[in-house]
Amino acid sequence: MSEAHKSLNFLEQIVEDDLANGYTREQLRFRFPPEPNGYLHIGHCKAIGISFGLGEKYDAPVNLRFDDTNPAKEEQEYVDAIKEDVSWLGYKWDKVCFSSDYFQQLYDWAVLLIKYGKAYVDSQSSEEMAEQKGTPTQAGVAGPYRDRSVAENLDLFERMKAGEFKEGEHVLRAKIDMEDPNMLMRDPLMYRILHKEHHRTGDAWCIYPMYDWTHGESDYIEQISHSLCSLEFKPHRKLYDWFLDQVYTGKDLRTKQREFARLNLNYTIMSKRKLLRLVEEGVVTGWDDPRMPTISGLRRRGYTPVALRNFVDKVGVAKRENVIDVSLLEFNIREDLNKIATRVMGVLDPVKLVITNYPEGNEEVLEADNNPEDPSAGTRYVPFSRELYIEREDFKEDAGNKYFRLTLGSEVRLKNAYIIKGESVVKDASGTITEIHCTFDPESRSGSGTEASKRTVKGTLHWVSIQHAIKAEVRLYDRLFNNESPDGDPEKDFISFINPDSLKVITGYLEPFMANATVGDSFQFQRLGYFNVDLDSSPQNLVFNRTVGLRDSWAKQKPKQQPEQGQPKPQQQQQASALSTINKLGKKLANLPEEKRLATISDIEKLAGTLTQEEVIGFFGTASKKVGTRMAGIVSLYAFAKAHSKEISNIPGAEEFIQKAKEDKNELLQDVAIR
RNA sequence: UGGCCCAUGGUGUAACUGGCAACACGUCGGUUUUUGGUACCGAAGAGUCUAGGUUCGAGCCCUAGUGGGCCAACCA
Repeated sequence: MSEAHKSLNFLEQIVEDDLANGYTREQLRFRFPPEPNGYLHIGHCKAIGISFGLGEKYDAPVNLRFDDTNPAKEEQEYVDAIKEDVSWLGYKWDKVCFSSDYFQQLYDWAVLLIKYGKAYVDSQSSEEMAEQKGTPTQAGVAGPYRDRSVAENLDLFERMKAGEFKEGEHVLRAKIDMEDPNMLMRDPLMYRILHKEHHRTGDAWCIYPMYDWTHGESDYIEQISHSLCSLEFKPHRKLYDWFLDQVYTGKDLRTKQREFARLNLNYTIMSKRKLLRLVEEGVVTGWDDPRMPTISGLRRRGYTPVALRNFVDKVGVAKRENVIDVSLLEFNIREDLNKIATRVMGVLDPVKLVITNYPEGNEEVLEADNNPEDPSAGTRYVPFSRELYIEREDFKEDAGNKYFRLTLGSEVRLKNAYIIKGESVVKDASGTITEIHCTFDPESRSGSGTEASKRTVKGTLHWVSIQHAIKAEVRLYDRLFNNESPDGDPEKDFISFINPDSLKVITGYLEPFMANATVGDSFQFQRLGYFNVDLDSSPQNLVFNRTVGLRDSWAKQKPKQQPEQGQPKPQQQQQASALSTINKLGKKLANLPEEKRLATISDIEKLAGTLTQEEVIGFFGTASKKVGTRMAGIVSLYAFAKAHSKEISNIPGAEEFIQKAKEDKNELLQDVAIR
């Protein structure tokens, strides 16, 4: 027996194929090549997961390479942030590299290209060059400097490097083909003059290499076996290979670029430029604002590396455009936090609850599980007293029997404490409830082992003792954008889709245990969601972020109770089922083994009696290659005619449908058609 | 007047390389539960973009079409 085949994504498949065709394991090497011009986001998480994941899978080194060829945009701050993010995710790079470390080598190679007649100095304006470049549908033409002599090119390039010219005066271009259908091959720029300070090389250079010239050659220098990037670089591959041809010695590893689809998430944006705008315009507080899809934002929000890695893993790798539903991200963080987060009680929208038969001034300490998913997490103590806060939403004066919470006259359990019964309410002048009065069953204390403690009641509420509660600032986050695809509308600026309620700051009341919470700690506020301690928090002023709410099937149910119109759904379903069953059966008909096929045909015959004539006629348009469906159609047609005592000739199109089947090459189809 | 890439349930990825379309999220039921959480069980939902072709047999191979994406920065 062959063992179950573990399916590989197409990149793993490429690596496997290469391994089978002569690459050694030792040759495998990958790289993650961010430009240090912004913070990493969840999309980069996928790219990181792919390259570093391959590294882990094949035990191959992965370089973290900063693609820093544009001194105007790049900064050390970003380098530091990127390093922190990658290592926080739990990945270990082999070497930290910088493209700028290769400037000299790149320059030497460029000189070589000039000598070979493969590169030249152009001295036109960018507008002129763009003009000559043509358009995607129109070939370009040569510019006037294309055939400068090698000597002149060498001299000019040397002087460009020496700083003799102003920015924009000259550029170095590869000499390839101005008529290539791929625009990138129409004599792409290799160098431009930039009199700018570079974050690493300072003022050592005033000419800087362009991406295409830099990236592939950096891969080559580092001997990267597989240079993986996103789909928009597909057209660059031809140029990547061309440049590589010019410097490849034939003695070492030839690198290759392969492309995958980048990650998109709904209700957010992934463009660094636009994220920068959110930061600069103060829409958010910074790159690490917990509403940002950046890794640092997600971290601050309370996401864990495990959750992010699982997410990327579930998303998969392919070449088609995709939009991932945020619910998948949320699933992954809940899954992880459910296992590890300590459960605590906190009330975010308090209403006072007075237990009228609980002795005044009395208090006791109750034991509570830290995590029911993990017995080793232990227990802690929670103080209980006569006056508590409960969630305003957890009480209704009267409600239907689908409401499991506190009402007047009903019983609920206070988590880890007693069973109480709603007795009366106190309201202010406007009718708002200010106090709820209840009585408790003294025998019912959790874990006491009494009969009363084992009673089951419909609902359990979380609570906090007013006199012991500590206050905390709680930041409730919602999605940053109201629109599923904020940058998908060419007419509207993405900023206009900002959700005005993406942040709500409230005061919450927490059990005293929380006084010791330190920055970064994650908790589950029971029945509410997962919360972590924000960077802004201090022992004097605790600040929590809501990472994500708990799944809430009650919240989903509520809106349904209102409108409720009579829906003819069951009827529809029944109608559809005979036809859809036949369709389903028919689809595989031609591929089934003899015995099973005959049995299926007789099943179809039984079902077909209940079809309408319209449904039967619907089969006549079936595509000719769908033999199974055509067979099912023929069988249904005969069975239908028989059941309704109809002549085939009286059903429009039927004879032709049968005739075509009889003439078909497929014998199975002929068989069912001939009667 | 172009070139390249892509097309499988609502979403995303599979289908051991041509053999009865699977997994996850989501949705809807149910069981358990001192969290309306978790866990567990179950269901609905895809004729694999269209039309041809090759084949005993096509989601997979071929052709044409349709739809979507990318390509004209001295950005990466």
